[in-house]
Amino acid sequence: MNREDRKKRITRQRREQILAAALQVFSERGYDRATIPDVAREAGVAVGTIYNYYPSKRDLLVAITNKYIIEPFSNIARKSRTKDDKTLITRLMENRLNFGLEGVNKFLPLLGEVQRDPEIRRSYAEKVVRPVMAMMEEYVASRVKKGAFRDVNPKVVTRAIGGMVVGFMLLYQIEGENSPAKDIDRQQLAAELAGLVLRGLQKT
Amino acid sequence: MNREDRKKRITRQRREQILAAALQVFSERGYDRATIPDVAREAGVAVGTIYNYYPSKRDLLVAITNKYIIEPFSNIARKSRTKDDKTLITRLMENRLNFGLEGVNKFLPLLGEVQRDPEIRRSYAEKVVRPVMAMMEEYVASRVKKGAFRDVNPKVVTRAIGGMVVGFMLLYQIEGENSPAKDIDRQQLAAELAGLVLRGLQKT
Amino acid sequence: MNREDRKKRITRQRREQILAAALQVFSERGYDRATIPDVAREAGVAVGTIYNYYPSKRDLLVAITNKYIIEPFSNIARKSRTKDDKTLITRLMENRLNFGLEGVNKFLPLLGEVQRDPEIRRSYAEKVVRPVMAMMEEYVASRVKKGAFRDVNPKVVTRAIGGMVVGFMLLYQIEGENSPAKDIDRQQLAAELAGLVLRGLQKT
Amino acid sequence: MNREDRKKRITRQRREQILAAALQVFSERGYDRATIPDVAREAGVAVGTIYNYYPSKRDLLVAITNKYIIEPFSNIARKSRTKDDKTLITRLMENRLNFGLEGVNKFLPLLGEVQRDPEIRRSYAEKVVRPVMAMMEEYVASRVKKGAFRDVNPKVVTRAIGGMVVGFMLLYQIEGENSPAKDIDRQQLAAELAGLVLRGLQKT
DNA sequence: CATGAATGAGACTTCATTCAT
DNA sequence: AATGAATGAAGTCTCATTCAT
Repeated sequence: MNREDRKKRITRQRREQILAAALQVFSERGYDRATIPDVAREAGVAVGTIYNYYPSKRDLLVAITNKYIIEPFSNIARKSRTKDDKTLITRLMENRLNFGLEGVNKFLPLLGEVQRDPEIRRSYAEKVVRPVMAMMEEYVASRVKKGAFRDVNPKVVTRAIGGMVVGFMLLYQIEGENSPAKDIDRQQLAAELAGLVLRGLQKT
Repeated sequence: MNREDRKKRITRQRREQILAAALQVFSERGYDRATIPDVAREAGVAVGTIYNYYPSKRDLLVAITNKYIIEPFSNIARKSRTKDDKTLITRLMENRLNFGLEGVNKFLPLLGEVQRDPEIRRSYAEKVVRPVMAMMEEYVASRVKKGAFRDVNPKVVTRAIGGMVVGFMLLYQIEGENSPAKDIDRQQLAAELAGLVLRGLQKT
Repeated sequence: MNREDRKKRITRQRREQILAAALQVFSERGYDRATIPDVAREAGVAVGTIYNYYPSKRDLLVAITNKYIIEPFSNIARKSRTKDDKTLITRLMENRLNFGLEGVNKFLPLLGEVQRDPEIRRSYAEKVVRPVMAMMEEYVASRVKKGAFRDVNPKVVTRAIGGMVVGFMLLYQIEGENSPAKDIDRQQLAAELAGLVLRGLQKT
Repeated sequence: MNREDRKKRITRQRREQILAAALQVFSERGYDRATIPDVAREAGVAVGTIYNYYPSKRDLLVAITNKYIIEPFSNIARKSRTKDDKTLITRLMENRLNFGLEGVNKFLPLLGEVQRDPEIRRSYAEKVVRPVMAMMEEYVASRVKKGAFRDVNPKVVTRAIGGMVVGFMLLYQIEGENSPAKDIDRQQLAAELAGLVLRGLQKT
């Protein structure tokens, strides 16, 4: 039915509108300090309306985590192959940095809350960290086997590299306006990080 | 006076006892969800007693940041020199990992709160991040000049390395019991990370 | 819109209902000893509801002062003229006594609080005491000029007369059940006070 | 014993020192907002010391009322006679105004608290208001009988006159710096008030 | 479905009072 | 007798959630 469809569409839009507002407000003020009236104001709807779409404040957090943190990673595994190491890693860095340095203000502030809720945390660990790590581990291991990389511990270097990207963004966030990364071209940053990692891994 | 001295000592102990309890509780439940009665229970004192030592909940957070996060770093600059690169960096990694992987449960959860309070954040950026980064930058730059390291951008690789350590701990925290780092010797971890960084930096 | 109007009306009623309850409770127990739960109980609403209408306890006091003390006086200046002195002053006494002896239980207990809050106090001095005094001064001065009253200091006798009315009510309040004024007709009281003042002022 | 005596004296001094501090602090901040630590600071003693002399905060209020409000009036009855009306009333006004306008800052703020405590209030009504009123009533009645005063109702005019003095001070307190009474000689004030009352009472 | 006033549990904080030193 | 740290009851205020319109 056309009528039904329109309704569905409007409903979906409302859900997104509210979720985006919640992401914004939760990031700015932190989950606990953010209030539902805040979210309602940001979304331009009434308080009660929010509860028509999400049964509780926590559900907003869960939905945010799913939509903005977990989902974007779920298809990262189905990505580029067949490139040489340098291209691959540089692209990856670029991709992640672009995503992260833009969104760092929005997502990093939420990490704390995500950690604190055991269920969300587990979901995050299982659906994001584990598969990404597994994919990278597998890649590193294969390169080691082929003799392209040194005989490193794939589990460890994988976490070191992943950590480097996350930690770099974290420092960027902490240093704020004073971060030297503010003045450097994104591609150049990616190249520098990729070079560091690549040479760190490659056989001499 | 002996009497006076004893009093002073007891007072100092109480302050520490309360601060330790607050660190514990804030880490477990997050600053916002932690309640003063929680802290009081943990410290084994009455609610009112806390307010005899710290005028507000926020003051507890400030005091924690100063004592447990900022102070420990203030004398990190006065540290090991005169070692060769490998020893130096390995030691540094070992040191930081030991500190971090132990305390990760306590300090990482606080990072979010620290970020949210503009005053604490500035203090942290100025007193911890900036001097540590400056020290490392200087070191990297000098090694580059001497031709021992490649011609990297010291500001960037410094933040990459610092970020790697922090991010590694973050992932460790997220993966919890499932972290592969749980089963690996601390020294070996440090060696692996140091190797990655060192080879990433060194001229081939 | 009819809907909107009804809402507005209900909202206004609620505000008044809460304010009346606050006046009652503040008078009975004094501002500091009165609790918001007390006011809520008296108003028949929940504690939180009060804060939907008045952002703080002090705002309740300010609103009470404005509505019940300052406003009633703001149009007292636009009052009876063209009467002979005796009628005028007797009427005035009657009016004030009627107002005061009824409401003395409610308003006098608040005077202390009003005095204690510098902002409210200033507002009260400027909007009530000053204009009333000015009006009376002008009246007395004109009668003196016309030779109807003795050559008194208008500023002083004005305050003496005003003070007499207030002080009379204060004593009435202090003596409580034992006050002899309890058994005397209101008009007679007014006549007695008016006579005292009038003869005190008139040329012999 | 000399030792005992000295002790007694010191003890009495301490009691007074604490009471004076309490009067000061209670007047400034109001009974409810004043804290025992405030009083202790003002008195220059420790909190605990106060409780060695007065078993509770309320006892301080009772003691203040007795010492500074009730006692001063208890011997007012044993006062001047044998003067002519004008001298008598002018003296009385002068006396009360001197007492009141000086101490108005200290005692008026306490009236509210005094009213609120039923026991103190009764004590005040019985020991101050009633005897003073009785004395004045008797005086007025006798002058009426003698034909010196008009045929007024002694109970009423007595309260009017007493109220005038109290109310005059109250207005003085409310107007603060702006009070015109600030710039007028105390004797002149007394004369003006006395004249008003006297002529109000006397037969023409 | 949208609205937003009402609700009340729960948080931070104050301070009168106690008591060991 | 003096001290002041410890105590916890009680007060103000916030805000997630409900529900009548």
